[in-house]
Amino acid sequence: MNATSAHPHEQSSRDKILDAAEGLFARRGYAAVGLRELAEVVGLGKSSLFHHFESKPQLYAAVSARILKRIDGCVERSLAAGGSAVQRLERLLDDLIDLLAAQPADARLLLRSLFEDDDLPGETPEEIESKGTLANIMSSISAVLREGMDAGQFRTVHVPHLLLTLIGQVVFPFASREFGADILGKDPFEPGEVKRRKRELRDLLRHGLLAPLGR
Amino acid sequence: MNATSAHPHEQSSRDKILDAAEGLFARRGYAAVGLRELAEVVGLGKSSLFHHFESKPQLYAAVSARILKRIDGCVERSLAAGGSAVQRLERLLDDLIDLLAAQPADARLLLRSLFEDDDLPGETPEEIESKGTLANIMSSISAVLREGMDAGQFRTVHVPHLLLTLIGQVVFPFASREFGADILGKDPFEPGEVKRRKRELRDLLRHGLLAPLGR
DNA sequence: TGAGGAGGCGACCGATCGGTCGGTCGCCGC
DNA sequence: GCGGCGACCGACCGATCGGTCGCCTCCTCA
Repeated sequence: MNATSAHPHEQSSRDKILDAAEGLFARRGYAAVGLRELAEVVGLGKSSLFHHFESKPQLYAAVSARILKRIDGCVERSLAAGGSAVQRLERLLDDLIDLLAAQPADARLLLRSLFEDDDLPGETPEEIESKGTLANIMSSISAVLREGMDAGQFRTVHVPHLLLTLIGQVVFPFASREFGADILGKDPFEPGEVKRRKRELRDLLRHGLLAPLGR
Repeated sequence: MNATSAHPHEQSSRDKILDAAEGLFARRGYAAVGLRELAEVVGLGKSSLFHHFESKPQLYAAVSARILKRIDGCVERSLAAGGSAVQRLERLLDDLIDLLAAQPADARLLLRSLFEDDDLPGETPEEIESKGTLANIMSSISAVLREGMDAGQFRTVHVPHLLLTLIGQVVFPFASREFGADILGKDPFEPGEVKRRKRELRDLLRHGLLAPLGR
C-alpha cells in the first residue's frame, strides 16, 4: 500500500506514529514525552515503534522534517503564484497563517525547534536536510522582501531583523493556544479569529500603528 | 545575611540555584534538566537543593515567578514615567527590549511558559501569584494601547491581536539566540544589534512596511 | 505449500530520574 | 563548654527512561 493515502481512513502505522508524536512533542516538548505514552496514544506496543523509527531522536527528526517540508512547500507555492512583491508577500503571510491554523501542532513545534538547537544529539542525514529546508524557507522570504525594497514598494528596512519580526508575529500567536485564548477570549484557531488575525497583521504591515492623520 | 545583596560578590546559595536553574531551564526546557546536573553547575550536592526548594516543580515555579516579576516591574516603571500614549508605548518597548537583552535567559523561559501551560502539575500558591502578575502585565500594556486609540493617536486596531503580535515580535528574537545569530550574522544580544532592533521595531510600528510614496 | 519478511508484542536491561534519610560540620547564643 | 540549628553531603529508594531480544502472526509469492 502507498503508505500516505490509499484510503483516506486507514493511514499506515508510520503516519499514525508521526501524527501522534507531532502532537505530543508540540504540547510538552521532546524530553517530556515518553515512548510508552506515545505508543499508547498510537495504539501500539512500545517496541513496535522501533520497527518504524530507529530511535527517539530520529523520530523527532522525522517529525520536524515533515513540518519544515510542509512549510517550505507552502512558501514556494505561495511565492510562485506571481504578482508584485507586495502582493506576493501579503499572499505568503495569509497562506502561512492558514497553514498554521490548519495544523495546530506545527506552530508550537516549529517555534520549539527554532530556539532549541541543542535538543538533538548530532547530525543525522535527516537533520542536515532539515537545516537546508529551513535555510531555503528563510532565503525565499528574504528574497521577496529585498525585491520589494529594490522596486521601491517597501521602505528601506534591515531585512534580517524584519525576518525575525515576521516569524515572531506570525508563528507565536498560533504556538500559544491557551494563552492566546486567554487574551482573545476566543480560541485563536477559530475561523473568525484566523481571518481577523490575517487582516490585523496585513494592516499593521501596510500602515503601522500610528493614525494616518498626522502624516 | 540579607540573601540578595550583602556584598555583591557572595550571593546566597538560594540565588545561585535560581540563576543556574533559570539558565538551564531556558536552554533545554523543564523536563530535560536533571537535578543532578543543576546541583553540579551550582556546586552543591543534589540533596542540598531540597533544603532550599521543596520540589522540582516548586523550583521551576520560583524561577518563572522571578522572571515575571522582573518584567512586570519593568512595565510598570516604564509606563509610569509619563508622556503621551505614543511616547509611553515606544519607551515601554525599548525598555522591554533592553531588559530581555540584559537577561538572555528571560526571553526563552518566558516564551516557554507562555506556550507550555501544562508543564507544571497544579496550583501552588506561587503559581497562582504568577498568573496574577502575568495578567497585570497584559492589562497594563492593553491599557496604554486603548488609551492611544481613544486619543486618536493610534489607528483603530483589535487590541488583543495587537498584544499577541507585539509579544511575538519583541520576545521571539531574543528567545532564539542561535537561530537569530544565523539570520543576522551577528549575536542578537550584541549592543549594536539590540539598538538596531529597537529602531527597526519602532519604525515598523510607526510606518508599517510600505514605502511612504504611494500614500 | 511452505519459506520469508513485515509488523507487532511482552519481558527485560542498565541508566537515570526525582526524592528521602541519616548523619557531619561549623557557627552562634548561653 | 555545650546544645541547637541551618547548610550540606553521600547513600539509597522506587519508578521510569530509551532501547533490545525472542517470539508470534499474518500476508505474499514462488
